[in-house]
Amino acid sequence: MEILIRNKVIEAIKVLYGQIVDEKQVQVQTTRKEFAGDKTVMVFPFLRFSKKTAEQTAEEIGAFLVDSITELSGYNIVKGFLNLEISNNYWINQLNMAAADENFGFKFSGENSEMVMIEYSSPNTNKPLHLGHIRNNLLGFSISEIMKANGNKVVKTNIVNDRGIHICKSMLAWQKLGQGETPESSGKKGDHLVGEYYVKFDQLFKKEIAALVAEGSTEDEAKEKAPIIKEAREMLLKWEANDPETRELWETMNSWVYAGFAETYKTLGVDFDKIYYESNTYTVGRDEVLRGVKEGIFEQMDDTSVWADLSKDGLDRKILLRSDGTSVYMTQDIGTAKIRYSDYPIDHMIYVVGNEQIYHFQVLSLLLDKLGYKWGKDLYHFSYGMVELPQGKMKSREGTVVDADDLVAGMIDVARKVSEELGKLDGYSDEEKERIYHTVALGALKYFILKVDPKKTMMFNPEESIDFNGNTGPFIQYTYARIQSVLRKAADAGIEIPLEVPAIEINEKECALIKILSSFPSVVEDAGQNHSPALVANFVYDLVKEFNQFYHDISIMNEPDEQIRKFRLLLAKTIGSTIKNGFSLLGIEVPERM
RNA sequence: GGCCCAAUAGCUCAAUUGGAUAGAGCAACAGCCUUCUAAGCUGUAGGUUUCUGGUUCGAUCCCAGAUUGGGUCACCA
Repeated sequence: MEILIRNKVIEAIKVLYGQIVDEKQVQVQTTRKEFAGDKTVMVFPFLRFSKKTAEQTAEEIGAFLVDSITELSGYNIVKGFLNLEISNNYWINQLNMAAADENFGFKFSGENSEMVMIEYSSPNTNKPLHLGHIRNNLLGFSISEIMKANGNKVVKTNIVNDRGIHICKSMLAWQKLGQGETPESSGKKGDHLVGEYYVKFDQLFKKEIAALVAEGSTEDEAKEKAPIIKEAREMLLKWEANDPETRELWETMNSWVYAGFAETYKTLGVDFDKIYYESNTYTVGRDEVLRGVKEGIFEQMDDTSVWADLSKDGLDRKILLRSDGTSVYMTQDIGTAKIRYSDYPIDHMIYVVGNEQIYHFQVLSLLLDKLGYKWGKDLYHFSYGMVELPQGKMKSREGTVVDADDLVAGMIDVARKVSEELGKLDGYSDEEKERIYHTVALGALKYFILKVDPKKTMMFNPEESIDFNGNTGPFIQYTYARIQSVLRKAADAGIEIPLEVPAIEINEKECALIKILSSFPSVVEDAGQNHSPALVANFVYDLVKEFNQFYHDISIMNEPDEQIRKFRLLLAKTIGSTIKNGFSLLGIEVPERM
């Protein structure tokens, strides 16, 4: 409709004022609520062609448009804004179209669709997932769904950082202090168990530093000299040299972590099509770096460490291989990228990684480009903002890190408590009830995080996140459940909801609902272009807010006029499925009752 | 210090990418359950969009500078 209006405005300018304007100069937007009309055309840019006042110009263009577009029923002009009124029939027709399409708003991929690979999650295997990872996982999953709904082939991928000095720290502490403790023997979740030893390493390390400083070393010297950090470095060397004992311990402890992660991923409802492990990709990266040295792209120092000099590109020098020959984060990212592009015909590569790594990805992109990969410059770093707590940043040292598993478990407890107080699930089995508590708790958490613009730093207030009233996931789920309740009532009464409805007179609220509903496809598109689940969240909220007013003011089942009753049922049903589809893009489920 | 990012109601967030009187939720106060689920709905109050300039018909949005906060500049990831 907007495109049609835009084209007709161009025509109007040509006929009326003999000027050619291009599409970009014609602004058509949804009319603000407080004014009559549906679409508003900005006439201000055309005043220099018409050489008349805004009112006169709007008048002339308005008359032209109503004449040439049958769906327009009239227009009005307020302070030079041309508001076009669209006929009732058009909106009924929009509803019928939305109702007829089970996947309204979604496009599907075909043979020629572009392939988007999305990397997200990418945990280190030395500690459990925390709140920051949750934002990452939820964004990554949601963006994947949004890209799918925009007709792309999507491959969700995870690069597990399963090797490196951090893992060795956990391993070393476990060797020294573990006394053979396992998840089975202790009853602890594997990732939490390994995380505990990572903390223990840090405690030992600090103690040694303090002792060395007391003996007269500087802090920096102490950090280099501490026996335990030397041991950790030796362990990394042994690991890279394939020492059997080291490898065995490494595999054992990683397997504990994977079992723990699998559980957390399942709870969060995220998954992957392809998982890469750094332990398999870092050698490819190392070979690439060495090739770079041979080809003169990188330089090797006397101590054998390898560096990239990016000062000509406005960046700094970056280390690629340590002097002891071991790899760094950048090394493996080069290898991983190369392997991915040979595994898949990737058109777009998206890295869902926090904004503290903006610089890292600038460098990565440049290095791959220098290594001769034409796609190097095309990598897209989807950089999202940090999650902060009311006390400030999360700091593991100060114990302010919010653990992912604890957080979810706590929210399920609250959901259970609230639901039991309301007592609306009587008659459900305990199993069904638990399912709903889980759905609601995760709905609250996911919506709370995803409704915020991903680029922005967000505040996570635990108290607000478990609020189920207002602009929250459970509020939207509740509205969905209400709609399903009405539909059940209609089914019980033997009322059949028609597949489409005839053009009848509808009231303002109903029309407002259809207007919001019909914008869903363009919202999905925008969300894809901007990589923003928040746009979908905001849309669903607007729709639901409007529906609840309608639901409150106007009865559906008690409407005496059968045609109107059926229209309202179809409207409610379509809104219900749009809520469900919209929420599916956020990875949030909806309950039939709650 | 160099570079990057942010700043909107007491708090958490929006604002159709430059449009009309800047909107929601929470918190506060006042109402609405013999009526399709009150996890809901209605109303009141709350703003110099951090500040100063600039660009133009028009700026929360673009530009410059300042202030404040955050990130990053590792043989960490």
